Parts: sequence; C-alpha cells; structure tokens
Amino acid sequence: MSEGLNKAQQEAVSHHAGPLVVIAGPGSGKTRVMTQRIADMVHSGIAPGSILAITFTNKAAEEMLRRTMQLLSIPELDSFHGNGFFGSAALGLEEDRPVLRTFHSFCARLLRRHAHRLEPYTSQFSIYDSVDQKQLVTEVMKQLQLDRTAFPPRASMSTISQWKNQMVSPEIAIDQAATFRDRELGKLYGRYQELLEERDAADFDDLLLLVVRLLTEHPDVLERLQERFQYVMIDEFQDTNRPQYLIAKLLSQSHSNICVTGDPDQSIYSWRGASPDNFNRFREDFPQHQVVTLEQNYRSTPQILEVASRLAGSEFGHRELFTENADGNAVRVQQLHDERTESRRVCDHVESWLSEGVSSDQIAVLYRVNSLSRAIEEEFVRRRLQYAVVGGMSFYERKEIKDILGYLRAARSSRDDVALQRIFNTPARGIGKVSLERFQDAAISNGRTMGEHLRRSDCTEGIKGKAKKGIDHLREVLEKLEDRLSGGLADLVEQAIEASGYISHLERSEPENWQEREQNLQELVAAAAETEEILDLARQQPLQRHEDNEDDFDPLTIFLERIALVADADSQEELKEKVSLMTLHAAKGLEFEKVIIIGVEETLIPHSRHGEVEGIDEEKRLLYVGVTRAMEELVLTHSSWRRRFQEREPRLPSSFLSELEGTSIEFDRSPSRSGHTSPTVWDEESAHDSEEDDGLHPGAWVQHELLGRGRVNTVQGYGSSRRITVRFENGEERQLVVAYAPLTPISPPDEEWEAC
DNA sequence: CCTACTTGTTTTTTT
DNA sequence: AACAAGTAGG
Repeated sequence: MSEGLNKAQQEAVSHHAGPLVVIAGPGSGKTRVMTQRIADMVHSGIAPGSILAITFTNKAAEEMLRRTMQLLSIPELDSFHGNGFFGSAALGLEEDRPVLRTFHSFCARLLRRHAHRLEPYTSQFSIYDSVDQKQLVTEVMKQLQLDRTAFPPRASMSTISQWKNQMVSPEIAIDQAATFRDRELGKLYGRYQELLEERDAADFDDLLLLVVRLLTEHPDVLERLQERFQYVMIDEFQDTNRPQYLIAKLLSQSHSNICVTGDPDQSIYSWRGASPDNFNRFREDFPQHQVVTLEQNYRSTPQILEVASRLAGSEFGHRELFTENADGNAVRVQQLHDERTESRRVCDHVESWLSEGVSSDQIAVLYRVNSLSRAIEEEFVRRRLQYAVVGGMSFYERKEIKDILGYLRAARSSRDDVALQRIFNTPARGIGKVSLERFQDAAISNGRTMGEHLRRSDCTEGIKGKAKKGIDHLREVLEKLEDRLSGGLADLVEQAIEASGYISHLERSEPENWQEREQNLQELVAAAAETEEILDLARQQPLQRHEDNEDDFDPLTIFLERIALVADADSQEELKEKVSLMTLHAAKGLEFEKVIIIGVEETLIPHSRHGEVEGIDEEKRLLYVGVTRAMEELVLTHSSWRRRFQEREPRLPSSFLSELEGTSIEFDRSPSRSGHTSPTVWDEESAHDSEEDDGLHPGAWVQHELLGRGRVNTVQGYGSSRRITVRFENGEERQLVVAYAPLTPISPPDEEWEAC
C-alpha cells in the first residue's frame, strides 16, 4: 500500500492517533502523504466519515478527494466530475467517505445547519462576496458621511477584514483607535457589521467568526461535531489565521487526533491575518505532538533547487532542500524591452516546448499581479496558443451575472438588501436617486429592511408617477420569481432574465458587446441546470444518512453558496491541453514541468505596496513558492519598460535577482534584437515596433479559411474577447472573434507571412 | 425627477 | 477599461 515512501513519509502515514505536525518542504510529496494517510487510516478500520480534512483551496480539496478515492477504490460519485461546477464532495453525501472541504465551505455548511442558534441569522442567510461587501461599505460610508477619497472603500474593507481576522470587535477597535481616522473606520466597521446582521448576511470572514461563536456558545453542537469527526487534518497550516486555528483546535480538543501540515517558508498570506506562528501555538496547545519533517524534494532539478535555496537561505527557514533528481537545464533569467517583447519571448519558449512534445498543461506562466496577464494573453491569442487564466475576475463577478443573481437573492430573502438595491433600477424602470432615497427612508422609519418594505402594499406611499409604477413592477417581478422558488432551478434563472427584461436592457445599454454578455447569462442557466441535475442524482443515492447531515437545503441556496465559495474551481477538463496563466499566490500547491515567472522587477516582486508587518520577506517567500513550482525548467523574465495606465515606466530588475548571482543561473541581459540595453536609450523606433505587428489592424488584409480574403475595418477589445470587423471580397461584412476565427494575416497582394 | 453623457479614479495577493 | 460620481438635458 505505502511502498515507495521514504522513512519520514512512512512515519507520517502510519501515525493515526494523537497530534501530529508535518513540516513539508516544496515537492516533498505532501499530498501523497496526506492521501495515503487517510487511506491507511481507513484500512486500519477507521470510519471514513469520521475523517475531516481541511484544505486551503477548492482545487486542493478536489484533487485530494480524487486521489483518496482512488486509493480507497471508491468510485466517483458522478459522471459530471469533468465539467467541474461540482466536485463530488460538494453535496454532503459523504457519510461513507472522508469530508474534504475548505475552511470556508465547511463553515458555511455548518452554519446553514445551526444558524438559528445565532441570534438574528437564519439558515437562509446570504453570503456576501467582495462585490457585495464593497457595495455595503459604500452604503455605510454614505450614511456616516465619510469621504470616498479620504477613505477608499477597498482600503476600508481590508482594514475591517484585518480587524475581523484578529478577532477585534468594533467596540474594541473604536476603543483602541489612536487617531481620528481609526475611530471613523471603527465606527464604519460597527455599522457595517450591524447592517450585515440585519440583512441576514455573512461575509467571508464572518463565516469563520460565526462558527467560532457557534462552537464556543453552544457546547452541545461542539460535542456532536467532535464525536462525528474523530480525526482532523489541516493542510497549508502556515496560512491559517486566528479564527481558523481556533476552529481546528476546538474541533479536536476532545480527542487530540489532529494532523497539521504545511511549510513556514511558504507562508504568503499574512496580509490576510495568517500566521505561521500557529505552528508554535499548536505545539503549546498539544504538547504530546510528534513532528515529522519531509525534506527530500522529488519535484525539481538540482538547478531549480539551488535557486530556491538561495531565496530561502538568507532570511527565513533554515531547512535544507535536497533532491536525488538528475541534472536539468540551467535556470534562465532574461531581460526584455517591454511587455510586448516579454510576451513574445514567453510564447517563443512555449512554442519550442510544445514542439519538443511537452504537453500544454505542464506549462505555466506566473506573475505577481493579475493585470500582467493582459499582454501575455494578447500574444497567446495572436499565435493561436491555447491558454487558461486561472483565478482573476471570476465568471460570477461579472456585472450581468451579479444582476441576475441579485433578482434570485432578492426574491429568496426579504432581508438581502444589497441584492435588492443592485436590481432596484436595473434595468432602468424610472426609479431615480430621489425615489430610492424616499423608499429607503420609509423602510428605515418603519424598522424594516427594504425587501420587507417592498412586500407591503403601502410601500409606495409618497412616491408617484413613473417611480411608483417602477416599484410596483419590480414587486411583481419578484413575486413572480418567489412563486417559482420551489420549482426548477434553471427555469428560475431563465424566469429572472425574462421577467426583468434584462436582454433588451443589455441591447440598449451595451450595443457593442451585449451578445457576449447574453452568452454569459446562457452559461449561468446552464450552470443552474447542471446543479439541478446533480442534486437530483444525489438525492437518489441510497446512502444511509447521518443524523447530523440533513443537507436538504433548497437547490437555490446550494447554488448560490457554490457560486460564492467555489467559483474558482476550474475543472481538470477546462485546463486540459492549455497553458496555465495565474498569479504566484494561485500557484501555491501546484506543479508544472515548465514554469515562466514574468515581471520579476522592483515594485512588482517585492511589490511596492507590500504589507508593513511581514514586508519584504513575504515577497521573497512568494517568489520562492513560484520557483519551487517548476519540475524541469524555469525561466524568470523582467522587462525594462512596462505600461501602466497610459504611461510607460522604466523598470529595474528585482533586487531578489541580485541575490542569485553566483549560482548556475544563466543571465541573459542582452535584450531584444534592436540591442538597446538601457531604458534611457530606448527610442521611437522600438516604441513603434512594439506597438503593432500581428497584422490585425484597420486596413490590413486577412485570409479566412471559409470566407476568403478580406480587409479589416475595426478592432475592439483585447485578449480572448478581441474582435474585428472584416469586409470580405464578396462584399459581406462580418464581425469575428479573433481567438476563434480561422484567420491568417496576408499582405495586400497575395504573399503570406507568419507572426514571428 | 429621471436618464444619458462626461469626467476622474482605479490595480496586490484571496476565501 | 470599468466604474462611480457629477452634470446637462428632457
């Protein structure tokens, strides 16, 4: 069963009871150990359903479940696994299998079951994502008359979040405020929290905090959970924050069967309240613990590890990384002119790897900030290379999606005013600012939420004409939806789109790309249909139900919860045959044969706005995490110029790179063909040169596989949504999506030319 | 009193 | 670019 494990791995796998700390360096086979350990426990007679494993991301949870199931030879629950909206663990039918969840999804499910014991909350509570959160903060700021420029909503949100992660209540925050500013923020925090409760809503931080409250205030609930989950595992322990640690500790207090795994050197979430100090806390709280350290690296070549050790060696951890892997190519550092040349270089690498037979999904491009993906995407599209952006702006954060979901939420809960306000006059129905304010005031003076107020017949008192009509119409739409809440989910979503008149609203407000947005709404319907199907399937499963697991929530609740918490779960299928593009943070826990890290520059990889607390060390660990993702080959790039907003800025190589001098790294500082080394001698010629040369600009000629030759009229957008209009020789004019159209640029006469 | 248009701001990382 | 706030026009 556990053949092929080294001594330390063996030790971790066969340790079942009592507290255990596994310190696992990058590539040391941690996931393998975790899954083997679960399998080993089950084989020794421990009930699978009594094992709870908490991971950091949904992707990790899914992967771990998949591998565990394989080891246990339990068949996959459903055939839908491939398209990813659901992993099999999603539905709480796991009585006969281990429970594998993220902290947040585990907590959400727990709260659904017990919310009625937490004062104003109900099991219908809404989960507010960052978009909802921002809306609420902005609303409160208006109430408190705080100036947006002095208190940027985003910054306020992050302050509030930090307080929550430190478990500082509004009262204490106000109490400890040293400045006027802090006091105002404390008030903001307090009011924000009041409104959340009033709205039966929890933000991401609340999911954790409410569970802490639940477990401490209701010992009976805690006791039942401790009985149910006799074995607890926490992955990526260095990235747990205070509430998460408390939850883990509470759950395992009675039996002490808790295993935590992680690596302090890979701690990259301190800005979110996470602290590797939890390892020390753990050691104190569970004094009988054993420690296993996994040091041997099975992932990377010695060349890559040499770079990693350099980064790790100086400031943080002191553990040695070693490998018995064979030598590989030298790690390369390459300086380029600007993001265009950088993108081209990246694609050159990718193309040459592909031609060597490397599969696309074994290649990753990593960057510090999401905005860097843009230039890379453009070049990938130009060269028709398949790629997938992991993370970034999620599908469910798009405006049109949030709007339709707003209808569903407002219909489902009369307390979810953030949702209601979002759709109050979208599509425009004649309710302006003034009428909205009147309506709000009326609701407040009656001690109701807007949703509750709307559901009363006297709600339009004092409002007349178009606005009154609009409000009446909105109520009718919501009533129609309410009637269908218990029906089919896909049908409900379709009704929301239909009854709100959203499509014609799109056509009016966005003549440019309404079709694309409508397409997105179609996908939302499809996702709803899929959810419905899986729920039906799940309910037919003849599982004996655990008494604690009556997860018979309505499909809509489950749908919305999945959307809020699992939106990032890209399925294996979607990533297949594609090069991955993602942030360094998102790359944690993953591995690829070939890795390119772009933008290794001052102000980016030590980011200019790094947190004060952990500061530059955390930035270095972040690079360390990126570097250690690579198995065979690693390329770091930085460019001399980078475009930000409208301007071009000169860039310096990251100071971390200078620490790598003297290793076997191959430095390539002769930038692109034109031979300009320093930003200062960079000139017009190369500026022009880097602007346009994919042959897709107005006036250029293209060859279409089916439609023949034509001339480009207009170009809009970028990346995968880049579209052009082309007038073909037969006189027809067509709009085409560059990413999908079989187009080749040609020169006006007839001779073909290829992009680099 | 509402809508459509113009202007200024915005990007660190995520559940 | 995408989004909020501010302004002119209906």
